[in-house]
Amino acid sequence: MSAPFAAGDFDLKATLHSGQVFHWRADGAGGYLGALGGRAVRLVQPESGLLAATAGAEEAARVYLGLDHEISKIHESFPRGREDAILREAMAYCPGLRILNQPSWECLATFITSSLKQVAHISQISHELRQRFGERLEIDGNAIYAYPLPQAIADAGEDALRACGLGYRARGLHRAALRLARGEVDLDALRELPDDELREALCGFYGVGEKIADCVSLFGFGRLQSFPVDVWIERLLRKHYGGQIGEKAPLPRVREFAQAHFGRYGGYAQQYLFHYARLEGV
DNA sequence: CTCCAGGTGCCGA
DNA sequence: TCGGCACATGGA
Repeated sequence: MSAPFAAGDFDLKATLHSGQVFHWRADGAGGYLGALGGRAVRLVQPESGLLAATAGAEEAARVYLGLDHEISKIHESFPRGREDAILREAMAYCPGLRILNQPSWECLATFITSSLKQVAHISQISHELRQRFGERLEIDGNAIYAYPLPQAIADAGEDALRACGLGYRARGLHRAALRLARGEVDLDALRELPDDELREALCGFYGVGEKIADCVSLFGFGRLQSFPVDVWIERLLRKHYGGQIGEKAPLPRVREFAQAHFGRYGGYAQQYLFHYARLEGV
């Protein structure tokens, strides 16, 4: 392991369990095992404000975990109205929650498999796919599986994917893998696009709509203004911002409100609210 | 058994 | 543009 380095305003456990990523495993010694940039990595938070990683993976871990994000600046950008009391509660509930910088393919693929699924089951599917089709890595005698490359998912075929518990999502995952494996789309090239064009490109994948596109641009493309509206967030917004949104406003209107209201770092606001709503049922 | 899950695609009005 | 409905699967 590396020497512990500074990681202020950061909670490893909360971040890895926040529904952004689904494969990190507690190792029983206070650490987490997972795959990062094609290698097995262990992460551990020896005490508040510090983080240690497998030697040589410190920089990759720092980037992946969003430790570069300027939290105080992000918090200052949030709206401070009377109706935003819910946001302040949510912020206090999960200090140290970070938005991850995930590999784009892994993020896109995982969220294609997430539609209408509970977090626990998304995790189950992720592990199944990794173990069946991903590269086997090893750390401290533990097997860790990297997320399968597009070619591996493409070669597996839709039926084999379905057998991993994917249900109707198998088609979307397989089609996305085919497009990437054939070079029809280059996710790295999408990084250069402005937000609205990136969103449009992501929605071009079968099985990717507004919500998943927002998750992928937030967790996989570093677009921190992206504000995914899922069932939890929609309920919360209608309850606490109903006056501004309007009683019978359709979902697209709720999205527009949230995007405009929470601003430049809306993704962080969304993540605090999501975490709070999901764990506390607000 | 029934209900719901970090939704999307497709249909008809 | 919108409202409704089917879609696979598994946990509560």
